[in-house]
Amino acid sequence: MRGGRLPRNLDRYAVHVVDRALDVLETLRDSGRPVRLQDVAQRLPIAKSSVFRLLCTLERRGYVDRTPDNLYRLGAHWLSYRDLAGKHPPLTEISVPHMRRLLDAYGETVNLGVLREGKIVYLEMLESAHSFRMAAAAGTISPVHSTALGKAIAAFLPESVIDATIRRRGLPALTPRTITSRAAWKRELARTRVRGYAEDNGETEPEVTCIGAPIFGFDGNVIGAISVSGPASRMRSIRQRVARAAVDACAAISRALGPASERRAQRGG
Amino acid sequence: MRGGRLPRNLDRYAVHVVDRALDVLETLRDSGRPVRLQDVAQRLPIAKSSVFRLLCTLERRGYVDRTPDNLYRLGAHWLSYRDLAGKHPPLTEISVPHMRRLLDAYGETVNLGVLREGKIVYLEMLESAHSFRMAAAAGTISPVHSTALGKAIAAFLPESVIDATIRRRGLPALTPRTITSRAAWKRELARTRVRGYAEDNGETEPEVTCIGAPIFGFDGNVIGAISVSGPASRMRSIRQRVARAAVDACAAISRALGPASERRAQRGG
DNA sequence: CTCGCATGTTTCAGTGAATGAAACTGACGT
DNA sequence: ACGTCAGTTTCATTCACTGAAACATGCGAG
Repeated sequence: MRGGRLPRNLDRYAVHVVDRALDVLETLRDSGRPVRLQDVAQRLPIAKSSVFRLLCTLERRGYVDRTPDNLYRLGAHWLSYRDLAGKHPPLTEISVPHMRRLLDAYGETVNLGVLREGKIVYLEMLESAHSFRMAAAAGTISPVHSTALGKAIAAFLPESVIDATIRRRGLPALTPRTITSRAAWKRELARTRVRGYAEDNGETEPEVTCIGAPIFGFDGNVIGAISVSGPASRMRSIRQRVARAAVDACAAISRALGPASERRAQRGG
Repeated sequence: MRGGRLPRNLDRYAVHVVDRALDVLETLRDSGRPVRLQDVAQRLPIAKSSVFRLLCTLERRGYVDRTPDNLYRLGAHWLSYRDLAGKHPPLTEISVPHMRRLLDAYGETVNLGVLREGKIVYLEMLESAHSFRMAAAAGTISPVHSTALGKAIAAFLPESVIDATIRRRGLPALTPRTITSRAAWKRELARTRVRGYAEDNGETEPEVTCIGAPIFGFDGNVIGAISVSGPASRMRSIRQRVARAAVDACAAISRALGPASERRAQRGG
């Protein structure tokens, strides 16, 4: 490796305004429809005039569009990122039908994720219809060590890769239940390997339970995982069935990815 | 319309840091491959430590990824914008083959654009192989009044829409040759209507000539345009042939777009 | 027609935060 | 072991971001 040591505090160097600008963009993205300046200001802890300036900046660069009646939405400049944002890798296409079946059967949010740069990236996310549900956009990042997706993947990764990942990202506590000791985490991975699926019992977010199962590529290496997540209260009773169903779904996906796939399905870590 | 009057100076309110952050993102995007912090700093007039902070901020939000050996590239969070960025409207799909034919025939950059919020948005862009060429990313924004794309579209738009656009965007001078008088611009549109294609003779960028032709939707309304652009020196000799070829290509696209239709023709008005 | 309200625009002065330079830390090659 | 290189961290300066409040404008009520 080149250069100095890796950073300690990522947050230490965050630039305030840029963070806010991203908040504005994500607000527009999540609104779905054009919104008024004031709506944005209201949803974020930012003064109206500041939102105004941020929107001006983003509009000038084409990242934001303004309609004639002063409604804002994401602009055309996003097109220039389509090669990165628009790619639907075969993994996603193959997985979605299976994910939908899981969602229909249990009514809880279903996620598809892969490992990238030592973190879990959500590629797809089918949301539960429950008003109290896990929800996030595709592209969201989560840590490996606390999530069911992460454990499902890590459990079937070579020891060396796991060690490198931990060395790089550590085992930060996200909730009181997060596993923070290296030994305990290794034991958790062993348990996961044995039963074939992973659990996250409020280790990433309090009161949220996830069940995750691994997806294997044509060469037998783990390339991703699917998880079902919901409030602990609802998940408790269906945990066993969900686990079995998730494992079955992932097995089916792995089979579908099969020997035919010449392509490297996804980038691993 | 609600709210106060429209803004005078868009630039007046630009937030410096946000602009820089966007510069960094676009640098990563345009690099194509992972790059070092220092490379980014070198390409932009920003100090190394500032680039570092911006990259930290963007990384924390998932918009930037860092490889284990400290190379930066765009991150997974772009996935969350795929619904906006990934859309390939039928217009693009149908147009690209025709555009490629133009590129092959004349060797100059071919653009596809539409009108959105009073500005020209580039949907697709096939780049000339010449080292001296027009080049920009899809999603780029340009003004209507100076570009061949803009004129080709505006010429076939209802007068009221044109007026509204000018009222909204004005006729700012981009080069000494830009048409800045409303009357002159109207005459230019009339000329465009008569001959069926538009020209931009260094009105957007000095020494750059563009030839643009309109694309009509199934209902006969103009929905976009294609242009061929290159240095004035090379364009001079092929202008006539390019114009004819562009008009033919657009006619073919218009036909392919819709069942109905004899489009409102070259000589109409 | 006038008034009042809602919304976006602009100004302003304080201050918090972004800035570049330079010192520092490790890693790697020699 | 040392020199070099690239990323990290610190720091004092000052710039520009900040929120509040005033302003402009459009709309609807009365």
